[in-house]
Amino acid sequence: MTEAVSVVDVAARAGVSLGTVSNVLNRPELVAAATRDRVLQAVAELGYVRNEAARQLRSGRSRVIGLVVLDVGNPFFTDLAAGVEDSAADADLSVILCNSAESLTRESHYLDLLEQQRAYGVLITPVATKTPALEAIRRRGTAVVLVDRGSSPRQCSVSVDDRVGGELAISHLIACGHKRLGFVGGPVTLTQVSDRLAGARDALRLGGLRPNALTIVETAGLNVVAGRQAAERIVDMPAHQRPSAVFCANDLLALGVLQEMTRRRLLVPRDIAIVGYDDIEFAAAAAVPLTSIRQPRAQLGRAAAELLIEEVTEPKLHRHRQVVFEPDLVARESTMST
Amino acid sequence: MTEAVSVVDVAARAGVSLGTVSNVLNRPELVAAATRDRVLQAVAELGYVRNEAARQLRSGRSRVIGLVVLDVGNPFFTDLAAGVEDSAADADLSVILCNSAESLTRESHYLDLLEQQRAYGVLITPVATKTPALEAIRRRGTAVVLVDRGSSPRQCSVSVDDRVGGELAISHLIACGHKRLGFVGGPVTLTQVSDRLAGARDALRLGGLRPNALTIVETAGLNVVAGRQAAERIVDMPAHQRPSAVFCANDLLALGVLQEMTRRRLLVPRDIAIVGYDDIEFAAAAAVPLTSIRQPRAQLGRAAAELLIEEVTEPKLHRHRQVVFEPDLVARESTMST
DNA sequence: AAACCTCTATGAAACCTTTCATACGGACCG
DNA sequence: CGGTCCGTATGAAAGGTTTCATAGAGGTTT
Repeated sequence: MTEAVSVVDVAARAGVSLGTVSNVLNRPELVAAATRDRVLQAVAELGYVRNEAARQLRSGRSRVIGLVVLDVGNPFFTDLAAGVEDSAADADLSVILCNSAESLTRESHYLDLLEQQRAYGVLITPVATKTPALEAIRRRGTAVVLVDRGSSPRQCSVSVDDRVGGELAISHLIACGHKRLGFVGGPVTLTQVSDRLAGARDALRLGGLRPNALTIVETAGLNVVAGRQAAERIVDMPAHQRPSAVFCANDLLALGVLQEMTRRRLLVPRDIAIVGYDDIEFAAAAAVPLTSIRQPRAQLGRAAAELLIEEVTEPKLHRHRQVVFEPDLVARESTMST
Repeated sequence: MTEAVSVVDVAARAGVSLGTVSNVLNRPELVAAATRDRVLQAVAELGYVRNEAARQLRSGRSRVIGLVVLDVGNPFFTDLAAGVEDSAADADLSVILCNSAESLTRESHYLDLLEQQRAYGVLITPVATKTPALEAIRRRGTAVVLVDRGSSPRQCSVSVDDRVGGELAISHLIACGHKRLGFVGGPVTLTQVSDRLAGARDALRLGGLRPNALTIVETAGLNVVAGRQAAERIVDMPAHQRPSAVFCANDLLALGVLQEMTRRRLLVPRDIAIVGYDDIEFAAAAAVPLTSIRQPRAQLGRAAAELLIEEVTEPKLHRHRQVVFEPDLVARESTMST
């Protein structure tokens, strides 16, 4: 329990002024080699650890990026986070991962926190389209990049074209011969959900099906439990109306649906085909390997971090950009009537 | 891009001194109601946001707990994190989640970071038994609680009895009639791994089997890919020597093993039975629902946070404690020859 | 020999809070 | 009416860092 070693102590030990110690730490090229060594030795002997709070107070901004995601339990977001960390580390920044758990309250709580910490910037997959808390933090000068979500040109964003993803999913099911389709997802306030649904409708039109060929099963969240509940509702529908294939707004939902279907003794894909979204690692390992829409997750994270860093380091030159990636369909057994 | 609003600006606007503003924010009961309202209004009008760096500089410690885990992609740790956040929120603390990814380098990088931030305390599942970086941070006065890992009485820890867990797994397999067993896990430097293995050996003895009835397949990590590789090695063993049941040190490994076995057209559990560890949500949703050892994950997280908070707030009274939870076996199809 | 550089090192100021001893009125007590 | 006490507000100090204008030493140029 040694007490607080500061630059002053180090300076005293090395027989220099505190300004010199600071120079050794931050711009070593300004200091003569001999002095530098003496200071470094003093640092080591005393076990000096720089105080980030003071440093940050002085410089105005911290070196920590806030990443606010909808669900840390979802591997999609942890893979995304890995990408963010990659790029952040290159710029000597750290990442703090915040889980909004799809709750507006938690989201704005974390935004407050990040603003109080004077975060370097914020990467966020927002819970709602219009978030007053998010607007406020931006207005007061914190850089924000939207992740997994398109935006107006007045703001940076990184996303995957969810509409195309939805279209891919439903086109694939139509190509497999399905005529009665279902969409499982929600809440529709999440743009990811509504865009995927919009894409699904596009595909319906292109495939020459009527809009009511798509039954919509709205869920309260995007997790395994919500998927199970949705599956119950589907199974309980009268047979002639029940879809023969469902497209789920993410893989966790799809896994939930699959689980419940299996429990109810329905065979996938014979009785019902399933397409998921995100292609998380577990999708391939499921009871019936899941057909899914793959997104370039880590790349998404890297791109987001890079946009943010550019916005902060070159505030004059920076032009807001909307980076959009394209998703792919990965076909597996859950839609293949082998 | 409003520039830096500080207490001074708020004070000026409200026509009071900066000390009063601080009091309104921290001990409102000391301030007359009328003054308080005036200050709060000024705060709102100017969009004042407290500067945590300055606050922390003054108070010496930040209000952020560092949680360093082996793998954020592993649902075990995200569930644990949820428990930590629970208890932290009650004490008005925040949690920053750091992913060591089983790398000593990354681990010590994060420890440096947390120490520089003067973190409230650190909760960590360390990569190795003896971590110099961890010793150093502790010595310099940061409270540390080991998570998912027992410890000497000189330090707080929260863990689940991995030895008992290993014993449960192997006893179950023996009870199912298996005589040639396998253990998949690694690196053995992780105490979780070596303890589970030790428990497995205990069960062997209790079950009256010879030590060489257990084939050990060491892996480089605890993830799905490592599991697939381990499965390849098992499948390639001569049939009379190949175990008829394997116990995997965690569920990700087990899922990997299951995946590869299925790909190689081996049936689980007929050709080979599998027991996992952690009982993550995906275990039940796997191709063949996994028998697994369940740990009280969220509870583990809550207990860890509470020990830490106690250690920090009551440094005099505090006695280091080692909290140990008991695991359960959850039997599913992967070991049931229905 | 004076003037001028360059290379190093210095120390004070600034960043924003919180805290603490102190001051100021007004009310109450003797 | 003087003295006390209480409720409230004040302002200075402290906390550790970075930065910047400045000083000093030693060498080079004119």
